[in-house]
Amino acid sequence: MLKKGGERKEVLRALGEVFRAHGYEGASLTLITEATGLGKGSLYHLFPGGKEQMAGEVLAEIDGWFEVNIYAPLREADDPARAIAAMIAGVDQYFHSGDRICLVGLVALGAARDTFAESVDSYFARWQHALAQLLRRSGLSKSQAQRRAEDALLTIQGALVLARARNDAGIFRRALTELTKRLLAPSD
Amino acid sequence: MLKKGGERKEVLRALGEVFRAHGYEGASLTLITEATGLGKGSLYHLFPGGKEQMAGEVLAEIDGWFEVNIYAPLREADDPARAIAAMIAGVDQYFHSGDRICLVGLVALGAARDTFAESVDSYFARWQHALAQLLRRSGLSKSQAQRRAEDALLTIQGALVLARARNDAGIFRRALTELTKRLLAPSD
DNA sequence: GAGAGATTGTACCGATCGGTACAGAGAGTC
DNA sequence: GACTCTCTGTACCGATCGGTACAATCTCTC
Repeated sequence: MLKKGGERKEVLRALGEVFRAHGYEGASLTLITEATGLGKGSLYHLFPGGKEQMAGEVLAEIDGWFEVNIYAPLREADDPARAIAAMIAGVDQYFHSGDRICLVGLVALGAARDTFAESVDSYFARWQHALAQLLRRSGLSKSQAQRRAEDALLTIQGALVLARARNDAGIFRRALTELTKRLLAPSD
Repeated sequence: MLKKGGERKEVLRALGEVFRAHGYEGASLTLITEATGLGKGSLYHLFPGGKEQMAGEVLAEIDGWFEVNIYAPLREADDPARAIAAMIAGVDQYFHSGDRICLVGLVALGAARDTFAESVDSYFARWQHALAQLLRRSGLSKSQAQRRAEDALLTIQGALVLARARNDAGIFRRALTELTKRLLAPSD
């Protein structure tokens, strides 16, 4: 039955939801077998490295999604307004308008941070870089562009945290609207 | 030896750091005994409700600190610029300029969210309300004030997440500076 | 359909989990 | 110094943790 990639992706998706819901340490093997429908035998056959490999691959999968759907379009765009609107739309879609959490952020806050430090840093660094480059092309200075890109990332993370904390997805939507305006504002 | 309050505070402080470092589920009794220097006997004598009570009291302690040092000054202030500067300074101090995490945010993201939902919501709601009231007094409309207060909270949370993720406390400091400007900007 | 290799369920491992029981130490009172 | 009540160290509980071992099963190839 040689995993053709499609099945493994499906398992990774389920794994992602478990990690999102319970964190890295909270995602027990029992929860994982329930969420994936796979017994321990299959799980350790698929991921000989255990939980750490599972989480690592989930993070890589997320990274890949953002690379394709967010970073690359940002890099290739020539119309800043359209590119930013597309990024915001992509982010809104990915995070289910605030109902879904950012697993990368969650891992960053947890005790497992050090284990996945490189993935976590790279995820944000590449995002910031791609966005800053676009902003530069739109006429901002290098430092301005970097600062605004940083602001964008932190706004998204903060909005996800606050939306979750207050159980109000509207916070996320409002933050994205406001963020779009800030990103497109003239140099100050 | 009747805990005179002072000692319990000291224990709560240590507990807070354990929860911050390992999350609610990750903070094992072993870690807790090490961090507090208290055996299980003492721990369960002090907190018959176990881990849940410990975390609950830690959250209440944090809430109390913000009530006294952040919310109340905000409510009583008449000079918005000074009050906002004081709030930012207090936040910077509390979070050790970005080295320390927000336990309330961490709990909100984790599986224990539901257990402490009320504390978490109240912490942010009262902060937002106190800040929005101040902004109203400075001339902003009700919705403007609420929106800006929401932006402030989310910026702080996001900055903490991103600073941790990228291991760069500068992110937090820059965000606070920028936030001060945004809060004090004329109505837009 | 026999053989090979991939895949799986189940039993099991030692360690650790949160929590309880309780005897005894410690401190204050008379 | 005996009594009382607070406090604490230790042993122990059943459950669950992440992980391993392995025989049985499935699927494909020839």
